[in-house]
Amino acid sequence: MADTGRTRQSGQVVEDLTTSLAERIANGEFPLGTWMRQAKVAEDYGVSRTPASLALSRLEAMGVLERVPNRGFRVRYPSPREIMEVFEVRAVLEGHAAYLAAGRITEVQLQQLWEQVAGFRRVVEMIREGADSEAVGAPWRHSYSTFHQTLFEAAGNSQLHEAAEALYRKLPRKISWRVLRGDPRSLTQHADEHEDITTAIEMRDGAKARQSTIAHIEAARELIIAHLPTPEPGRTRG
Amino acid sequence: MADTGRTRQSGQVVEDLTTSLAERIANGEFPLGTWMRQAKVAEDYGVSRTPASLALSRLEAMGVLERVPNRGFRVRYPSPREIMEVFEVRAVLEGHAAYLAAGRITEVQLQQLWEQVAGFRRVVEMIREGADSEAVGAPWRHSYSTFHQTLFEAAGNSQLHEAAEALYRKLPRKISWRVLRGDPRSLTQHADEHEDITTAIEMRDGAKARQSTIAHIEAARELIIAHLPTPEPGRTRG
DNA sequence: CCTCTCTAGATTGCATGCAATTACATCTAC
DNA sequence: GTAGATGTAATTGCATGCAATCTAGAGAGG
Repeated sequence: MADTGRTRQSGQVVEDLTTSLAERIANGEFPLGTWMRQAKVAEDYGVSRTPASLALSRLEAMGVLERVPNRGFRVRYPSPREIMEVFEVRAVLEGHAAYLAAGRITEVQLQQLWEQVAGFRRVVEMIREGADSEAVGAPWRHSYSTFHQTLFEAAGNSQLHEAAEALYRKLPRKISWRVLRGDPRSLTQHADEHEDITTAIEMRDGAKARQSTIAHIEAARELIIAHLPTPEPGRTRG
Repeated sequence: MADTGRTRQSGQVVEDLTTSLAERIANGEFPLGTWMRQAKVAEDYGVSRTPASLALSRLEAMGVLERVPNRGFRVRYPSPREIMEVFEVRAVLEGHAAYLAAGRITEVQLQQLWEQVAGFRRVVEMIREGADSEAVGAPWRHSYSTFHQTLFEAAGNSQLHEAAEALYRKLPRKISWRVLRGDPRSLTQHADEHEDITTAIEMRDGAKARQSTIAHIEAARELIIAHLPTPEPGRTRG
């Protein structure tokens, strides 16, 4: 069972399934190419196959899964080309978000950004001190998503946020961490870049904020591209 | 029946339903706020309620419909705020597409853009000559979507294209035409702006192409905002 | 005349059943 | 031993049934 625990309200099953599955896939619980069987999902969550099928279909519409007719859904295997494209669009969107944020951010939100920068620093320190990279993955991802969440809130354009979220969903988040965790130098650079962005926003320098964000995402893209795992065609059963 | 006519392949019903409904909604066939009943959709397409429900759920995931628990789906009523935000993100995305296109476009694609510019001119001419605005709405929308389709193809980033498409779906296309059709001056300006963009791309001037595109979309946004219809709360039955 | 309560009808949301399709293993022919 | 045909198990995709839920309207009470 992967239930959330709280009593489920009527008419919310599909919503819960979709959210939960999206989260689990993003966290890398299901390897790329894994077949998501209706019956398995239904059993896992204690529901029938109808809502399971609905949730899987929604995840396909969201770009998380791919559908093979009469064979079902599996976790999408983004091609190197697709990954590059996603990063390029992310750079444009987040760059604009940083630009907007520089002109609108509140003191509270700015402080929130600084806290996450500090969070990145702590993770870097822990890695340098030999902490288990798997254990600090969660706090790293937490700082990462909080930073971006705050950035987009400060930008004040929810459509911009949604467009970026749709892109995030196309790449499992764990990919980034798998690449970064073994490379303290890149980790430090990553933290530095977040500080650059935050500083530019604090200075209310929109152009610089945009430029720093684009540079940050392009650096991340290069790192990922260089460390792409070799694709392995997913098995059909299982 | 709103079937496409060709024999339906097995395992394609939901796909067809989703595409067809998205198209019909985008074309304004269902007024904003209209309730999309499962039974009605199922009957219209000669299928059971299961695939109808699936298609509606997918359309919600795509941002076309909104869901009210235990009451169903209805065509989303974008708020003025949301419309403004969509246009702002469109400006960023399409601006970047124009920038990329300037560096990569082929001769054939460039010619395609010019053809659509000519198409806009023809529509403007027909309106000036007193043509029925409803009748030339279709060719106008055709030129519009072909122009953008070609622009994004030339940009060569399918993620960029998908992100923009997702935004288009959030606003019924007929809205734009309803605003423009009664205003020959704006129509002419619209055509001029498309020509500016195409010229910049032809000159391989990426910065200018981006700037022209952003100016174009911002002009469209201002026009739409100024002509927003007064929202009328959708009825619950019907 | 207004407000609250109750009821009937409509609609969704989920469970289940079954035919169509597919993958995989086995068997046969050469 | 290999290529092709055949059978079986697994899986999807759609149809249908039914309980839970919601709306609208009638009727009672103030």
